[in-house]
Amino acid sequence: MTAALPEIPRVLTLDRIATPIGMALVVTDEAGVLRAFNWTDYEPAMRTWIGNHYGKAALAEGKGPLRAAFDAYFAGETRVFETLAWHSAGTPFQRQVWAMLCAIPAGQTWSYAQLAERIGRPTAVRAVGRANGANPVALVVPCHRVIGANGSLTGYGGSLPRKRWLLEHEGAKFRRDLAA
Amino acid sequence: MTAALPEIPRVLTLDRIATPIGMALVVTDEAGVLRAFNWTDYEPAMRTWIGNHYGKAALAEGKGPLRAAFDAYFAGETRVFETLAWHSAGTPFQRQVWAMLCAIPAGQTWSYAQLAERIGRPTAVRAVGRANGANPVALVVPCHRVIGANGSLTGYGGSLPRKRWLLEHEGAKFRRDLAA
DNA sequence: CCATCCGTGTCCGAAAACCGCGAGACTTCC
DNA sequence: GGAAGTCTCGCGGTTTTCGGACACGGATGG
Repeated sequence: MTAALPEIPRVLTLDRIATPIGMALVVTDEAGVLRAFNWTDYEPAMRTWIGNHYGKAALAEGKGPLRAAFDAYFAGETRVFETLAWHSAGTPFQRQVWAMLCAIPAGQTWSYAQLAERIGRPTAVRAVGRANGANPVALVVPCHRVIGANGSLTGYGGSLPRKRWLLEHEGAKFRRDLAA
Repeated sequence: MTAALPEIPRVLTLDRIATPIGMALVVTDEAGVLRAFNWTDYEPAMRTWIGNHYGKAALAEGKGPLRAAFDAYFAGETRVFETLAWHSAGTPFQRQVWAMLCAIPAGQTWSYAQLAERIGRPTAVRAVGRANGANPVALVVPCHRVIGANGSLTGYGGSLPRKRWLLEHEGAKFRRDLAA
């Protein structure tokens, strides 16, 4: 008599927050839980992604509940995201990677190999990179804290200059001569 | 801080009900909603299917809440399933087909082409047959009421003799000379 | 009337391509 | 020598692509 659909939020709020490295896009659900984060440069891609994952959920522009947290982060309180609620669907492997990312403290960096080691898949180094890039709640789940084994920044979905800025902001060490 | 999994039932109940055409397997969830139906001949396949769709949900044998309904059906009340709650995931196309199947009254039959027409895809005749065969709650969603355009029974996942018996039991007309 | 042939739409499984890497072998410059 | 750059190859999860299979039907041609 019925046929179920995966439970999806009915309404999502899209907030635009100015930061030193560009306008941020912050998407939250009715409960105020973070569902997506990105930069305006990639707004079309993010909208596509939301469409794929949350279907016809209305994406309403407006002030969201997470402004204070993001403002605080950029003002120097680099640990505010540790207690922020976020939510995202993904494959078991991706979820493992994302969960482990949260174990990297602000101001530190891990290599992709270290991360792979920590989740018990020492050889799945490249797969970790891929999962890292698929992180829908960047910044809050700190994928920018993973860099190459030789200290270079390697890659970042939000552009390398931003990755560099974030790591400097958090006081992390890396090879600046290799940073893009 | 969290990452969601699709909501799946924790416990499923498997009941075995004797019928004039063999032992039936009836699987219900905690709410008593029908999740799967099949015949013991195909028990291994059904178990595999349940594993794929509901993961590690424990499948406990025992009396289920739908015994009365099935007994009534086989006793001649061929319309009891019209008000029975069922539930199944599937592609949008499959869900369309299954929903439309429920529009066929007991005692009547449609051709695959008629069904395709009714869902607005007049040329998707063969695809309808495929979706029909993928119906996880056979009998209750009456896939057996769809027969060939020339009146022959064509096919049925639960074996053609059963399809024939069911249609006769419901008083439907079809070409007996072509029935397997 | 019956046998054959083909057009058709969807789904599934296999295979290949794709990468936000790293280790090792070589070259280059001091 | 050796530190650092370049190249090559293996790595593994995910995504994409592709080829067949099939619960049909209509058009043919005997």
